[in-house]
Amino acid sequence: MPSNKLFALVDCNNFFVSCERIFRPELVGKPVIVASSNDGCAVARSNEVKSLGIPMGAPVFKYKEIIASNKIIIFSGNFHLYGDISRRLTQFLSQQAPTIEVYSIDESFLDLSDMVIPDIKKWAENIVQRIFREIGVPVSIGIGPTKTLAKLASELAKKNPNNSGVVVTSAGDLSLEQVKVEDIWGIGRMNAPKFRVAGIDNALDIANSNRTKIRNIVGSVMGERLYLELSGIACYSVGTETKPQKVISATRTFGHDTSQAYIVESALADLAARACLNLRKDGQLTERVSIFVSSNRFKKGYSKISRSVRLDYPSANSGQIISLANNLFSQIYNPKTKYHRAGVILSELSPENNSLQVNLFDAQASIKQMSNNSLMKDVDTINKRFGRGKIHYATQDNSKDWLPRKKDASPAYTTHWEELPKIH
DNA sequence: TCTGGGGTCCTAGGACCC
DNA sequence: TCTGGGGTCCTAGGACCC
Repeated sequence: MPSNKLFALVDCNNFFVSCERIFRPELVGKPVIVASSNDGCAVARSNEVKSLGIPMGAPVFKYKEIIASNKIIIFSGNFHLYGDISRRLTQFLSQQAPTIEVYSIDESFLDLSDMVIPDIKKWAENIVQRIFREIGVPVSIGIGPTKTLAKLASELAKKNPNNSGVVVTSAGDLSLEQVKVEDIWGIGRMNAPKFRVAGIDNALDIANSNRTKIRNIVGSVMGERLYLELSGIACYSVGTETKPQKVISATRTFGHDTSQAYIVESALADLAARACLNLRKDGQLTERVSIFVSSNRFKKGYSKISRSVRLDYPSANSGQIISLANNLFSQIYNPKTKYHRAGVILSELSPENNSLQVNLFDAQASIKQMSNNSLMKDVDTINKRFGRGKIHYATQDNSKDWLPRKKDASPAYTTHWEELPKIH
């Protein structure tokens, strides 16, 4: 049964690289990489870099020679900048369709089902051009009767530079033969070989197979949905409302390994404060605090240890959560371990405005909680005005030795006037 | 010497209850 | 010697995403 739905996926091309190029237009056409924290991995690559065979997530140090001989430019990730550009794009897209779902920092789904658009391809091409003109980043748009087909269409749009950045697809479209199983949304590293063994090589093969077979290959109901979506039957809709997050975490690989407890404590304090800030921004409270610490997973004797604790009442108080995090660490600290990475994970979240009734029988705790929350609001206001981290907890200051390395950061173009390029 | 960070959903299996 | 069965809740781990 054909679906009468229509979805668009707007997907930025090489998003982080494109963001850097807005402010450094001379880098268009040159090979550019944006690196992860610690300048460890390539998390975004320009087309020039892709065609040199450097894969997504490649450890930068392993490609030193190719990088040098091709004069590849490397940026340390400037994720605030990318978030800012992303928000501008979201704002623009919200004006183009009644229903939009921000799927990730560089992708949004639009529900076009109820719109009257005479020429869908022309309409999308116009959007591609306007985004490039008004925001400065190149995008591809895929359109189809299900989200999965729209997603595959956007892949096809990116692959072929002749199609003006837009591909419109439908179920049974022969071009789906070009999308190999490992490139399909929802099929990952573990499942792709299973499809190959079963003689299923591309998206069209899946649509021509059957529900049970695909379900069995994937091993869960996700397989069934994949089959249906590729056959043109929509299982997913465009989720408009931003659902509250279920988990909020902050994790980091250290700039240098360490066995010193006070350095790890400082890192955990900073990560806890970071997670708590995001928790408050999301308007939520947590009831479970977990930490983990680990050695280098690429070295012999790798170990990762975690501990967690349940709170007596929901909280978003940085001071309280920092001290809980460090308390958990003291239970597992081993002076012989070379710590390489740490993280703080907040779970069992609830909206802050639901929480007061929790302490009906413990008035004292309620009052303390309320005064803590208002303290945190003041801290956030001051930090927002005078710069992140202006007010912080003493433990965060014990050491900065764990901070990730960031060799090639670009300036904060969109948040600091003084870092904008000089205009002559 | 150097390998990211932040999420979601699904399933199996154990604990517990009646 | 014989030793139920079904439901629910919770958690850990796997797989996937960008």
